[in-house]
Amino acid sequence: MAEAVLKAWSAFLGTHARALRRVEARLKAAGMPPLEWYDVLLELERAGGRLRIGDLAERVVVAPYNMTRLLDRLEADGLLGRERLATDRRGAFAVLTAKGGRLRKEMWPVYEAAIRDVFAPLTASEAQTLERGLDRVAARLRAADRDGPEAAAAD
Amino acid sequence: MAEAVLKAWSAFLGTHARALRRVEARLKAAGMPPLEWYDVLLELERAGGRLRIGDLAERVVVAPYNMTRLLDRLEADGLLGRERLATDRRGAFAVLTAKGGRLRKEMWPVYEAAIRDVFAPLTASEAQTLERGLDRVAARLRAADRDGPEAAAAD
DNA sequence: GGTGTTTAATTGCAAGTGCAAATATATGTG
DNA sequence: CACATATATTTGCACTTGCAATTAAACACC
Repeated sequence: MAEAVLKAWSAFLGTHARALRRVEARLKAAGMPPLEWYDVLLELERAGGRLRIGDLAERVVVAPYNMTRLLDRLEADGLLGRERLATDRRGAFAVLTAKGGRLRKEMWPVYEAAIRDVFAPLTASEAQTLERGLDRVAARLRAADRDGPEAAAAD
Repeated sequence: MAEAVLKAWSAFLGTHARALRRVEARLKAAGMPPLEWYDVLLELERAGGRLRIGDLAERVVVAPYNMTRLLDRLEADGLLGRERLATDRRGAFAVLTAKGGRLRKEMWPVYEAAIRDVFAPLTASEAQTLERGLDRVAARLRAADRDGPEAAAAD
């Protein structure tokens, strides 16, 4: 377990667990809902306020059946609504409400401060390397998910 | 959301979710238990086969009450045992069994292949930067956890 | 030596998650 | 058109997690 990739993986996992734990704690301490809610609200906002449930699930990286239930909770809080679409009535949009937009804005300062605090030990250049490298990894994983998971193991 | 730290954070979260999902899928496809089991077994092995339950929880980054239940499952599978200690009978050791050691060894090749596959897009130098940076972050978080969580928000 | 405080581990219960099946609708083919 | 097949979302059920409370043993100190 001496090699760079393996050590990087181990640091990746360990740091993620600790970092998430702290960020969630900060949000909770500020009386805010979990991080996941923020992600959903943000993705909706980015998409202009409405997004197919499946797309949302893919972007937030949550299994579709869990997205259903996550949306149930947000909807119960009035942060978003659902709209069945007319053209294909199997599908539905999640639609951001004004309240949802407001909550997202309220959460951001707390979230941002937590991120900056947690990642404070990184230099700007490290942060950039991290971003680029991990984005490349994620892009490949996303592609593999699309082309069928088997194709991924291939090359 | 243009700044390096924030983009790095976002890549960090997104990549973690996708990467973990794939690694877990690979383990399951090979008929192996979840990643978490591996971590427990590995930490025990590293510690020479026995570790206080609280220490184990800290190393694996799991809340103590969840460690209790995680150990219940591993114990039910014969992968480890518990030993109440004589000097302080509140505390207990988790003790690796031969079967536990064997399982860990069996899991490793599958796990390693998955890691290498997922992190394949990283150059060695990126991997090293990642490892160093994230380890520094984790070290600070660990320290803050020890010194009481309030101290962390301080500086 | 008894009383109050701290610590390690566990547990009850409510909430969240994974998996496999169900529902409802669309699409393709003979 | 009828029928098998595919897609988007949801649901039932078992398992896992988070939180607050519990148990059990040590310490502290008067």
